[in-house]
Amino acid sequence: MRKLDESLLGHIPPFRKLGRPEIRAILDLAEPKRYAAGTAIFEEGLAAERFYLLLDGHIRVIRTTEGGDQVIALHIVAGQLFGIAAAIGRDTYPATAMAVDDCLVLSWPTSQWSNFTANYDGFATESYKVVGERMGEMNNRLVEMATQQVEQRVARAVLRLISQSGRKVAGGIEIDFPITRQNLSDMTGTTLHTVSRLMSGWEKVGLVKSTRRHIVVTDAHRLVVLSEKSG
DNA sequence: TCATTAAAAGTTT
DNA sequence: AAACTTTTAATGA
Repeated sequence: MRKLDESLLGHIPPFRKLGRPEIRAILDLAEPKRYAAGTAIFEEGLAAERFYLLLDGHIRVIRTTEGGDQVIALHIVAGQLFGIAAAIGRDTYPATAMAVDDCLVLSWPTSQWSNFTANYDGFATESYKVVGERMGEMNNRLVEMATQQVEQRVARAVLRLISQSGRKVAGGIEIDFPITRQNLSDMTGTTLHTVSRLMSGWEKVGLVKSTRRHIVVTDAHRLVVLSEKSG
């Protein structure tokens, strides 16, 4: 197996404070793996045997409700830890992680978690910060669901996506992974039809430009204004 | 306002 | 060709 390069981890927050030899040790314990688009990395309820770091690609975290509906909880972008059940004191995964596009992932046995947090400076604080941010984000989502109207919710979801994984292109900012109307409706608790109609409407007035599984925000400012207006 | 149902057309594999 | 994605319209809560 090709050796992993230390520069892969050096700039990623939980490892930023570590020296070369420490990163080398961590990499030697890691198992690198590729996942094709649409593949599950782990599933909700399964024993949390490993924790993961996304090196390349995009991951969708999906929670299944009692009714059997799948709700997209959040997206993970390159450089983020995920599947860190151990960090919140669980021994099973609280959600399913799916590869949105082709992904490159490192993983470690959960048994290493205590080793990492105890021996590597900054790993624990950075990881808990990430967990805190995620929980805050999910909580915001819940509040939005209860208080905002559909158009505002969808607008915010799109804005969140471009801020997390937007890429500047001629004429706007595009979401740099495949996203469908259905996905957006799963994120916002509405239907694909409503999302489709909203997007058509926004496209007509020049806020966005979208083709199949692809969205470009052409006027982020006006979309922000739209997302903040209250009914 | 928004969901549901249905039907049609476009895209990908 | 089959499977998937998007659009549009009609109807009702």
